[in-house]
Amino acid sequence: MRTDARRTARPARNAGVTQADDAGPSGVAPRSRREDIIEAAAECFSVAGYDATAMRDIARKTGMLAGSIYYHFASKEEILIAVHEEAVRRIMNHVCAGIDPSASPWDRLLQASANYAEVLVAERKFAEVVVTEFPRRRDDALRAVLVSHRNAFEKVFRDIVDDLPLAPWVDRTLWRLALLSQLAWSVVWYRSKGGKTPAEIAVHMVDLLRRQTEAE
Amino acid sequence: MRTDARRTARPARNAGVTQADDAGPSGVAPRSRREDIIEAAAECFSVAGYDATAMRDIARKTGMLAGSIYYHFASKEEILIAVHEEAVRRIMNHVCAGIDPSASPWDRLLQASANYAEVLVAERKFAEVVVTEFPRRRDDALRAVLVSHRNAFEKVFRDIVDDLPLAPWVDRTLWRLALLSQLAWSVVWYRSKGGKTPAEIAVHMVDLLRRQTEAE
Amino acid sequence: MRTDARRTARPARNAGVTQADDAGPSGVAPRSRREDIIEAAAECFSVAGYDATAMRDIARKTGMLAGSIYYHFASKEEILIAVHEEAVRRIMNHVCAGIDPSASPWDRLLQASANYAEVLVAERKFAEVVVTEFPRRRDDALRAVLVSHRNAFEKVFRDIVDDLPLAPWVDRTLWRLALLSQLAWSVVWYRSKGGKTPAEIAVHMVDLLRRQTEAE
Amino acid sequence: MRTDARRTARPARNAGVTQADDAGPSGVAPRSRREDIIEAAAECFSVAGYDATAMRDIARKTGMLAGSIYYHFASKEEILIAVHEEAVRRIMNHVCAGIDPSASPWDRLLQASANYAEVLVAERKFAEVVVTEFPRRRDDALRAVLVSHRNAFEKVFRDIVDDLPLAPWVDRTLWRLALLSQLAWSVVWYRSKGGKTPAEIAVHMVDLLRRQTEAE
DNA sequence: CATGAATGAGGTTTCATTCAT
DNA sequence: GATGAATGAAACCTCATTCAT
Repeated sequence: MRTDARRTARPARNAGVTQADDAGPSGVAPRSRREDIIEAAAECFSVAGYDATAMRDIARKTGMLAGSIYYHFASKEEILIAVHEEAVRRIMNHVCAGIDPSASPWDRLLQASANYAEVLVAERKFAEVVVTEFPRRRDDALRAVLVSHRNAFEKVFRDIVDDLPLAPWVDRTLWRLALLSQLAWSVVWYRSKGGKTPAEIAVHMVDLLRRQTEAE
Repeated sequence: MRTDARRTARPARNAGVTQADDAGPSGVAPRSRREDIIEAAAECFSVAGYDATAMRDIARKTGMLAGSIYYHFASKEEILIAVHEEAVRRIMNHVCAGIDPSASPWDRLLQASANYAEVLVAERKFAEVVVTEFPRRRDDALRAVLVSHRNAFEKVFRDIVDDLPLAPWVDRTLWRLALLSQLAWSVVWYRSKGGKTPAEIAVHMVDLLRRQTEAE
Repeated sequence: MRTDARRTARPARNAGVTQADDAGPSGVAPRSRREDIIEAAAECFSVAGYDATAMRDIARKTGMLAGSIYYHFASKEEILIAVHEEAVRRIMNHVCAGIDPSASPWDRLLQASANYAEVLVAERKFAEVVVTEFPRRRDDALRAVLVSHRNAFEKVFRDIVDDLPLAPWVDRTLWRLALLSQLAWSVVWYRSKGGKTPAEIAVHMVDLLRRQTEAE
Repeated sequence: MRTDARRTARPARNAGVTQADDAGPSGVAPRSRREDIIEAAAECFSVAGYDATAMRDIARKTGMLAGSIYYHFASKEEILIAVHEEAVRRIMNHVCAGIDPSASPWDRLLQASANYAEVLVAERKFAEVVVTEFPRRRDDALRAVLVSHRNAFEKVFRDIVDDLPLAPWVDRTLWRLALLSQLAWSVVWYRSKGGKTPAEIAVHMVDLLRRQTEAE
């Protein structure tokens, strides 16, 4: 039979790993614990996958114990959701940056694609979660949440592609998927392979699809 | 993160060895228990992923108990290896079927690509394992085994691509990867979407890359 | 079973000490935080049981956080003690109210029983804790505290029963237990069942026992 | 990142606690593991309560590890259900034993009550679970199961009470509850108190209720 | 007084694996 | 070949408790 009285007075020691980054006057916002956890989880998920990542792994990376994470997140799944959300946010931010709304559709697409390729590499940790964890999750409720995140992102490209002067026979959904697939795949396979920057690869890929399908 | 150090370098038992099913005079090969397990595992892996698949899941699908599997396989990992091997074998068989060695490189590529797209859909269970499980496995010993399977498959395309009359500036490795990526991606996303058959999509994709990079 | 050995004999702090609420001139006693907690805990304990109640549950009901409770109570167990004490106090207050010390023993018993039945229903939250939590606690130190509370209450009935003119063969302890058991049980089972008020049921039950055992 | 290969060849040692009771020719059926677990759980639940009982407690009592229990039961709650079912079965068996269907209703009630009081004491471990765990469980699905067990038992008494020649004003449901409450309570409180056997107490209680309410 | 954050023990459960039968 | 039973490590999660602010 158990008693629940706590036994020993445990001093709340911050066990060595002082996450000291109280930015000070430099202006860099001190990352909250929640953000620390999301960052650590993204890294774990991208390296080992969601299933193979233990709460302890995430905790260790943030200098806490597994149980402590539950103060910030209700479950492991909620962390996945948060990571996925953050990933989409980062990708979107980067993709949309510096796009001139008054530019031609093709120029906007080129810019967005280059941005996308760049962020896929720059934020590979987060990007891989979106690319590789999402398709596997079968739980309906979870899936609905992830899809809702993803829709925000896809809309950016859908809007641009809808504006493109493509030949009438082109299935724009498939066309968009083909482009995004190629770009996304580069995250998984691209390992500083070859001399091209992500942006250059992106331009290349858009070009490929453009010549074929542009309306005359 | 759980350390992945393989304790014993297990040589990929049976790797490359074709499990000769003694079909007998009837002609119809009675599937051995081993093959049943591989089939069941492929399905589980493709639906839930390797990590989320329990031995019990595989066992249930074959009508046995979890413990019984160990008569046929030494470990769960060996099942993954066997599934991966079988997947590559099936893909290869289909990809190479009906290719005329004396045809032009472009024709051979078209044929191989169409075959590839088809088998990715026809054998989705196995194909998904190759496409989605392989990149995640970080364990060196295991990875080496999977890579060795995959090399056999990639050689088919490498050989053809090497024969293609491409412009001198083209990185053939990247070119090949771009093609295979697009095709592979279709497994994950293709859900009888649009009216095109897998083969038609493949022809389309090859065409795209061809016009751009063919030597004059 | 979790061993229940109390590490430190904690004297039941405040046991018996009436927490004088300084009502001030307004006359309406503002319920102190301590009383809020006791009230909330009683409700939780009665609904889910002591073991299944988390500090957080109690805290939420009072609009604080779990940690804040520890300013008012040293441990969860101390809350149980306080709830139990308060429960017995409320029951006693009600049971003794309006009993004429100069009335006949039977009349006093009837009055006390009716009062008891009433308070069991009126203060069900507290009553259930006494009725259902007490018998389960095996820890000796804790049990001693709870028993000491309870003795005060039992004395009321013991005194009355001792005055009753019962036949000499009657075991007065058993007789009292039978009566109290029936009454207490009604808390657990009584759900506005039937048309009788708690007081009517009490009268009925006393009557049953009376006819049988009254000395001639 | 985890690997799941098991490290050490663990000999399946039965760790000292050999539950050797292979009855042999004596004819005593060797209790199955499932029955062992139910027995052990009943004891734990009756002593500490369901919530305060850890799977490890039950396991230790049967000489296994906590995880091993899950081969026999899917969850802790299923154990509670099984214990409750077994408890009701034992009680019913004892209550119904030796009742002459052709006897008068009052005789049948006397017999059943005496049997009931006896089994409550003889099988206190199981009886306490029914008496004290049942009323607390709020989960609807679980509650429905427990109620269904209990109904079988209550029917025995309901049938007898329905046959009794009681005064027309008597609420038979309440009457039955009063009797059963008194009897059940004796399990919790009865500690070889006084010189009466359980059966004698039961007869006494029935008698009390009888004189009052019997139709003339 | 209260909060926010953390601790660490321990809870239930899962699961790859073993092995006698 | 297969089963039944068990193991034990490790997973996710809960919770009483502490303490600086």
